[in-house]
Amino acid sequence: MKMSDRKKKILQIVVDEYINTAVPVSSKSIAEKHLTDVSSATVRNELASLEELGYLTQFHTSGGRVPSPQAYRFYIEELMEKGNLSDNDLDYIERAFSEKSGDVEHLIKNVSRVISELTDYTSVAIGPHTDEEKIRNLALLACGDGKALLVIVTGSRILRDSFIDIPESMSDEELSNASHVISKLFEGKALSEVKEVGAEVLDEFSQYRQVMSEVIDALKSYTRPRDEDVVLTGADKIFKHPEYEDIDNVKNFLTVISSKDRLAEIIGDEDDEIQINVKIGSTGDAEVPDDCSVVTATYSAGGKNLGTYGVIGPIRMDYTKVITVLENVGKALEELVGNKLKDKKDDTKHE
Amino acid sequence: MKMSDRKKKILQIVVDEYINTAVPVSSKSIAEKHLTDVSSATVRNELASLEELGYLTQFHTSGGRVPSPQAYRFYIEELMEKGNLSDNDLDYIERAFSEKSGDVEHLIKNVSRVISELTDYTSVAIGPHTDEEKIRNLALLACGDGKALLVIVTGSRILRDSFIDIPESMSDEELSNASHVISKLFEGKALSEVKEVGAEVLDEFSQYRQVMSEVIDALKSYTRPRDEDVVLTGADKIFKHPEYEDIDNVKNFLTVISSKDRLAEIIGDEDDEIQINVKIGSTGDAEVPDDCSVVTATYSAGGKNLGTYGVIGPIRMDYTKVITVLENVGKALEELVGNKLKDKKDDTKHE
DNA sequence: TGTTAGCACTCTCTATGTTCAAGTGCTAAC
DNA sequence: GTTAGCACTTGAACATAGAGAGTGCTAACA
Repeated sequence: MKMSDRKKKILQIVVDEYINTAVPVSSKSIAEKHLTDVSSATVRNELASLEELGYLTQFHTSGGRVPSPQAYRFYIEELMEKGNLSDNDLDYIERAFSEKSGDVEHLIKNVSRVISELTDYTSVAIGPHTDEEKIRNLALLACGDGKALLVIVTGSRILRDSFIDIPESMSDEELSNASHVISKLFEGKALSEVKEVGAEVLDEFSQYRQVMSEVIDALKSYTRPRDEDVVLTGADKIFKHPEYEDIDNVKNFLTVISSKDRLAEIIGDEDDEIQINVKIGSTGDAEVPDDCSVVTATYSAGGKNLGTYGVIGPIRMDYTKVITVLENVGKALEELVGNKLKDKKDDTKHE
Repeated sequence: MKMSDRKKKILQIVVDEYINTAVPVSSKSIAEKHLTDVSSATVRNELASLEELGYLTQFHTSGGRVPSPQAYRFYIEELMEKGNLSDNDLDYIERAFSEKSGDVEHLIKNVSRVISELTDYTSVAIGPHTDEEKIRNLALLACGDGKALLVIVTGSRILRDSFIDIPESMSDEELSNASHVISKLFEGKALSEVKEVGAEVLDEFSQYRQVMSEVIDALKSYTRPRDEDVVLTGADKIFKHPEYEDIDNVKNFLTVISSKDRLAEIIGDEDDEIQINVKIGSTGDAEVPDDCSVVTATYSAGGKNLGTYGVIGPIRMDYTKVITVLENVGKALEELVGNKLKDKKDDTKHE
């Protein structure tokens, strides 16, 4: 059976209406409010056919129709109309990003907060993959007790740190020296390149062999996100949506968001090529729970990955609003970081 | 009216029974199961009198009695019997703390996880107050762009970091020098002492005046906890308890735990002298929601504050179990950190 | 004076039945 | 292909009745 234009139109009406009202849509309301040139009986026939095609379901015979996950996917692909943000919302974004941004961690939190506030959904964010980040600076700080703190600063000011073991006999001076040597060695290298540091380098710096190998191990572990890299904002926003009057849905939701690992999997495993990614219900490949949708955007500016941001909420999500917000925040972010990059270039020129 | 021994006994039975079953307790069940030498009518009289004293309430006339917050407080003060952990639980604690502990952040997470697992409640933890921590090491790392990363390592390996502005003209060498000078200056000082660094010191190091003052500002901000210092574990554990079949309770709970600031206030504002602290329902002074209890313990070892740990859950909480777990975890922690301190002393001796 | 048996009373919970409105599917006519 | 009309299904809302649980009160008892 083919999807006639009228079928598409009706499907769009059903999805729009259901997203707005959370009430199953009846043939009568469609015929009266949106398709005044045909009768409800005609709509009824079309609805029955859309149901057969898998786009609609009903809870019970006299309950009106509700879109299936398949319908939402179709809606996003073909039916959805691009929205615009209100002036209020645009202002809000501008103001949020006008302050001195500070480091990336603050930026991530800020972006996540803005997205949650504007969409009224729970926002999840994860910082950029650190694989390709270039090491800008590296230091070893003595902590006593045979331990040292390894601190790394990378290009986009991502900071990672961890404790490593050092020989107890090593003095503060020696550590400081080692720190300098190792820093010089890795400066400008990407984290992913560290893996390829061979034994010959270790030999070359035989004096610091043990420390060096500890450092390399630590650097290697930096490729996967830490708990702290996953930011969750506005968990209580779910109560703004009627599906979470049902305790089972809340249970499900809270269980998912209470594990940062799971969150990272849900929003982190996408292709970097895709700008906006929508996962609706259980898609087989994803870990998204049956009754949830996740919409994420991966931002980048000046060739630099800036992390993945998105919302998690009920399948009946206001996709238009969410996607519009994500796009606008993306633009603002690009501008912000873009300007910063430009400033920097100017600085270089002046030197 | 005085509290006779029998009243106390009956109150204890009611609280114990209600904690275990979550079902209002009837005079009949008390007389049959626990006080076989008197009739249910007698118990009924006592219950009525306990209700008049404010210890018991009933949802409706034929619903049995339920302890009031006042009853729980009295129970904890006077009636509760100390419990013992099962061998399983003790094993669990031992295993959890046997691994190489790494830094304090990991330790906090670990402790929080153990507490949540053993009690089946949501655990909240907050790291030690950093005020009195002595600065062990301090470094400034260039990030380019007129920014530098300030990293602090303190005595118990608490790590703090933040970005500060530096003069654009400052070279890496100069920064490195400044870093050394400032590090030497503050080494061994407590964070709280930094506040008292006067202008004369700034003048003395006039060369690094701007950087120094930025560093001091940053250090001053370290006294209040960051979001990352508040650890929440096992939020989904609440669904193990029947009070959270009620959506309103869940709403309340989720709203509280979704703000780290509020959590920090709830568990962080207690007197350091008190080892175990119980807040039941709204006590006026506390921000604990009406229908929640918070039990916390502040740990320390070798004179060192190790942070505050606890659980948040329904008022009908298994206080015996929770307090027993907190005490045992405290002991294990003390042993762990105590041994570490001892090792360190031994090392010093060998030198 | 404290304890007890007995009983009326209150309240919840469950099952049951009834009615109402909403929405559909189907059929026959256009 | 479209439509009007109608029978059918279902859930929601409401009233009713009976069972069960637990209490408070009273009067009798030790």
